[in-house]
Amino acid sequence: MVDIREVARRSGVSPATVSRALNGRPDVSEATRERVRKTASDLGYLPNEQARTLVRRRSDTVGLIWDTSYVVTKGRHSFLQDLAVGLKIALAETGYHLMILSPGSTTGSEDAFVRIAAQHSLEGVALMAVEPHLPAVEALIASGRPCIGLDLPIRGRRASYVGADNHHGASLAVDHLVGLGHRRIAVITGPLDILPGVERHEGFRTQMAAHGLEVLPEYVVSGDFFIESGHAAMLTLLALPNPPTAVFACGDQMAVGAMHAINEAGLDVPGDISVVGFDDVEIAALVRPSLTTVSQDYLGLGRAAVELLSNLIAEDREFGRGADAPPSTAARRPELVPGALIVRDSTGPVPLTQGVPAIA
Amino acid sequence: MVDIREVARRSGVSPATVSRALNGRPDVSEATRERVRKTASDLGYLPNEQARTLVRRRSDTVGLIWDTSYVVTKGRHSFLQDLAVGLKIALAETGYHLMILSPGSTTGSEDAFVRIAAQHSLEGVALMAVEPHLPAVEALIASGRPCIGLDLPIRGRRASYVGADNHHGASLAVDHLVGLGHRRIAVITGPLDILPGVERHEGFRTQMAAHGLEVLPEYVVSGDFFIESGHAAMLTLLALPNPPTAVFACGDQMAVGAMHAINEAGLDVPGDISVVGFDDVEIAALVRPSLTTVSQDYLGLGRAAVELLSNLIAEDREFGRGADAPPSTAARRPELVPGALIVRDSTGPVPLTQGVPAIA
DNA sequence: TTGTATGCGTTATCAC
DNA sequence: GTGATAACGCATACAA
Repeated sequence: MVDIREVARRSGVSPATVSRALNGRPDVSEATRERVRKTASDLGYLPNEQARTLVRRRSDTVGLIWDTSYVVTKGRHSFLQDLAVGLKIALAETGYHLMILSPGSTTGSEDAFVRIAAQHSLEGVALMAVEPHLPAVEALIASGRPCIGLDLPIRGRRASYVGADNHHGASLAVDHLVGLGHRRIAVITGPLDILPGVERHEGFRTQMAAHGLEVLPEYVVSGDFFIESGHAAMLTLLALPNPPTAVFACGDQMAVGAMHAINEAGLDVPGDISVVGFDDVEIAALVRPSLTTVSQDYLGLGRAAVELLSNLIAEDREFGRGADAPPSTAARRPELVPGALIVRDSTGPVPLTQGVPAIA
Repeated sequence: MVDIREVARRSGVSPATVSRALNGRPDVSEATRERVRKTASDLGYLPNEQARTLVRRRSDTVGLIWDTSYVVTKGRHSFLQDLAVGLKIALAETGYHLMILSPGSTTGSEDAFVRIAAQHSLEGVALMAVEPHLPAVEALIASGRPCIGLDLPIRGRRASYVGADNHHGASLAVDHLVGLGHRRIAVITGPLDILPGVERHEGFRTQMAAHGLEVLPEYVVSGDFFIESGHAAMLTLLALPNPPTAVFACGDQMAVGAMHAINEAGLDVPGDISVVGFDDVEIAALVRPSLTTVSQDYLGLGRAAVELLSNLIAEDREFGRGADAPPSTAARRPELVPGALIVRDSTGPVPLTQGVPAIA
């Protein structure tokens, strides 16, 4: 490995000048800059990042904390994978490097994340699929290091989050169903202790109310975003004396499970019951009937996350991390990325035998 | 940030002793070790990784080169995402950190990967979804830095790869179909310029031959692993005067496309035609009928990759990277991870009407 | 068993 | 505009 001194020697200048020339500093003559550039490139000189980070006190690297333990217990989670890819792509566009952290055995300790971020001089940290009230997470946020939650509602002096606009997405689903003439609309919710679960449910109720429609208590069944819970929830709904004509499942997997249950009962989608999902993961377009759903713009989420994090990092550099530092301003407002309704084949007009005709 | 000197001062020893004590060196008394440990922990001391890497000349970090440009052009690719997760999990278990590289604008340059690996002192590099004959990739392999291809057939003095045992997997599919009585079996291949495409096709032919069965030329149709190509291929097969009674699609998406084509033709799966896929991605279990397929053990692939890479790194540390260094031995043999046949509902006994086109 | 001195490769400070 | 010189934070050879 050729180092900066070698380049200096071969260019007939000092290491300091080489550094200046290569880093585009103004205080160096164009002649020497060119000469240095040439010998550096001839020698294949590559500045060592560790050494640079050490002295510059910045690494151009952000970390990702992503708890994948759910893979073993519950199986894959497509949307999270999409989200990770979206983050990777956006980060690459911005020039940051991404370090996937392996807290390892120290996960339980309160300073696990703080420590690992400090040790690697990370300029910011993105978080996915972790419990926001974990002591290690709260300690990280309290440390003042720039943090961004992905679909994870964290807040702090230098922490914010991006997420799908779940309220808006749910309202799109409701509008679509109501527009098709449906009135008896049920919802299969996600877990009500995580943000997407809560917000999609809220959005559903709000928009139903906006249309002057009642949400019967027995039309609200909860699931856990995985397919089996959608199946089970739909069985519950089908057993009602007066089943719904449409179902809004707050996740695509649950929507697919619901469709299976409907088919197994000898009913047709969308002939008898319409189904709308949420997320637009890969399966949505592949099942038959293909699933009408609310898409999540995972590339947009990645971009929004990186932009927010960049701002937080900029503030961190400018004002420092001390308790006396002014808190973040604009960068602190969470960013909600809207999705779009993707109309496919799982939704249709309300059956004529039921309630209000679609076209009056 | 408290540094090693601070800890030394507060413990009444020299920085060297602190380093020795904290790194578990034998030549330090248990008494001082304990004392140093305590003050270090009290002060919340965290050794700086950049500084350590600089002086130890090892980073405990491996890089991942993963070309995600296909996301924009062709859409998501579930199996690659699974593979990435498998790698992450295995790496975490082994204590390595993972750095996702962003070659950025220099992607085209021949030394892009060599440079970035050197700059970040990466001990090894994993590669996914890149063209193995790209100059930048070949240069990286030639550099002697430990490399591991994921489903990517790379070889070199310190380079090897892991992949699914595609031959074996294909043979499982053939055995299954033959066992159900099928004789007229068609194949929808993947692209024949990448490894999984070639090997699954080869495995199919080999095992057909092992059963003494002929593979008609018109029963071999090629696709690109994406759903649309499976649909199109199946249309071609259905248009034959004598269509097959079973189809082996070399990827799950293509298998789903094929099932759609069959259904659209008014035929039944598996009543008229059986379909087997490959990969066992999420959709396989979710479509109806659920898809019989050959699973890929992505967690196993991740583990195998990390183990192989660890060995390559160990050899690299021991023998160095010079051209005179002895080449890797055991670690150099590619590791093929076997999958398993997952029997679901898309396969069944050959129809009694076999010999004539099955028209329901 | 412990301390001293040196170096890892770079950038920043301050002279000139 | 350029060159010494001193950090950055740590580990290690050598001396004690």
